[in-house]
Amino acid sequence: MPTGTDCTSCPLRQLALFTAMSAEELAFMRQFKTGEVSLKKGATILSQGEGSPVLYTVLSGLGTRSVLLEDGRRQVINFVFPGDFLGLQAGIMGEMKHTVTAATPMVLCTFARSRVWELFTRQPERAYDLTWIAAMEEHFLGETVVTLGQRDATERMAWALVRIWRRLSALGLCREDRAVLPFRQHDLADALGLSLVHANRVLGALRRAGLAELARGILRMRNHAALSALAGLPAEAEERRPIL
Amino acid sequence: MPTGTDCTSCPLRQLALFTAMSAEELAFMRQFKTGEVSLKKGATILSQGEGSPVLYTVLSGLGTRSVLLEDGRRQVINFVFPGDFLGLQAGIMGEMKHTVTAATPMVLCTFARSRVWELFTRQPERAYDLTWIAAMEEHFLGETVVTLGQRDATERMAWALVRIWRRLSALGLCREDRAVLPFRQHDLADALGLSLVHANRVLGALRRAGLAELARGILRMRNHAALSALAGLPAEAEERRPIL
DNA sequence: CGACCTGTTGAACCAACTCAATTTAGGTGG
DNA sequence: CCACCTAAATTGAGTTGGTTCAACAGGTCG
Repeated sequence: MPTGTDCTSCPLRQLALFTAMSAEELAFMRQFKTGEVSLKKGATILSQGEGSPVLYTVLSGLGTRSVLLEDGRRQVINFVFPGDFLGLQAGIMGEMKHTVTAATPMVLCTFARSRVWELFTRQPERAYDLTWIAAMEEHFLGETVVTLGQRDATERMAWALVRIWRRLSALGLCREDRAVLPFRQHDLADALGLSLVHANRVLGALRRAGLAELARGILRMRNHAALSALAGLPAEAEERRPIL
Repeated sequence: MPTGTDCTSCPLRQLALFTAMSAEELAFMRQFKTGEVSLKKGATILSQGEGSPVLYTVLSGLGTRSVLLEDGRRQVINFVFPGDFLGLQAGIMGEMKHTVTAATPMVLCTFARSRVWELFTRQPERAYDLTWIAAMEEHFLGETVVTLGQRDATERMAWALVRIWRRLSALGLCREDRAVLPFRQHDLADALGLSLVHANRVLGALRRAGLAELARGILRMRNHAALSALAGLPAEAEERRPIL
């Protein structure tokens, strides 16, 4: 019997953001899950260039996926939220192409990589979910490419804040117009391909424009509609997604 | 019996770039395949915002995946080569988030979207391949994000040319140091987040530096090693990938 | 208290952009 | 075969969004 949360009573699964599972499906996941790990803020979960015998689903906490270049430049590929699946690259392709780091304390469910094939043979629904997850990640990365390639600094920042806000909101991690956000301006800058200095100036401009502000680890969303428009994002809800 | 190429004697499958299938697996694919379509240069294969009852594998020809913004800006997400699978987003998530366009005449194998689930229940190997493909696309898009976020115009162009060259090379579409390339400077610019004018200047600089040149639809790779170094790409061969 | 991390602001600089004009290469029809 | 037309490529000149360098302020922690 795995330690920690029982899949059957997993609080994440209750959220409307995630697709539901039948009782049998949950039973399978419960025996598929091998345990839980708790990580300190700043811990490395998966390392660029290495494989991993274990895959994860985030139960709580936030993190980053990033790539470190030879010369020290860093690109944050995207941010990691509860419900995200970690290690698909290592699980399927054998090696991680980026590093996953905890930005807060995190709790992760663990699965054995060696049993992934079992999903495909015994639980096609879960295999389908895995593909869904990969296709969805692909979509989000495509949106990121569009943002980095075509939008200016202000639009990029607006896009990042809205994407983060909507996700946190769907996870019930916002109170009124506030959310705790562990990411530093440095992280946002590295995610958006901006210098730290410029990211700071852009955030200042958004604050003065009454759109959003980020201070002392708290994000305040002042005008979600206007910020979304600036970001070029339609006003739609977060799409429902599978969770493993 | 499907029209056109029989999977058993598919010329693409012979290439070392693609993983092989057993005779039975090929037999399944043959009956899974519903036919072929030939497209003229410039044709739209899949449209942003729409679903598609049919999915494709590229048999021959090149194309682009791109996103068009409200204001006319365009981002080329990536380029499409023979062996690529098209429509996974529509197949899994119901709607394409980008447009796929033929840059040359193309021939595509077709599959019925309605039978994708069959893959998961009856051919777990193929389902695994699908996930592999999605994970690999995710990886490449991650690399694109890194390139757009952190690299300057010259490095970006070097990266694009090397990526394209290696792929064409693995497909046997290069002769000596040459390859036919249908993409316009405009396409490269849109893929790299550069203005057309600047893309042109950067290409001129690469040509004068004796690294690579692009003229009249022909790419000449003059110094692959130096260009790869500039692009920040290690000198490794194209990884083997599944093909459906 | 000092060290350090995060955030802020000013000033100078430069990579890349825009605007604009010109050349080259194909393609078409007379 | 040439005249014309259009798409693609090229080059120059001026502008700007974003960078770098540098200094400084506030908080937190050992």
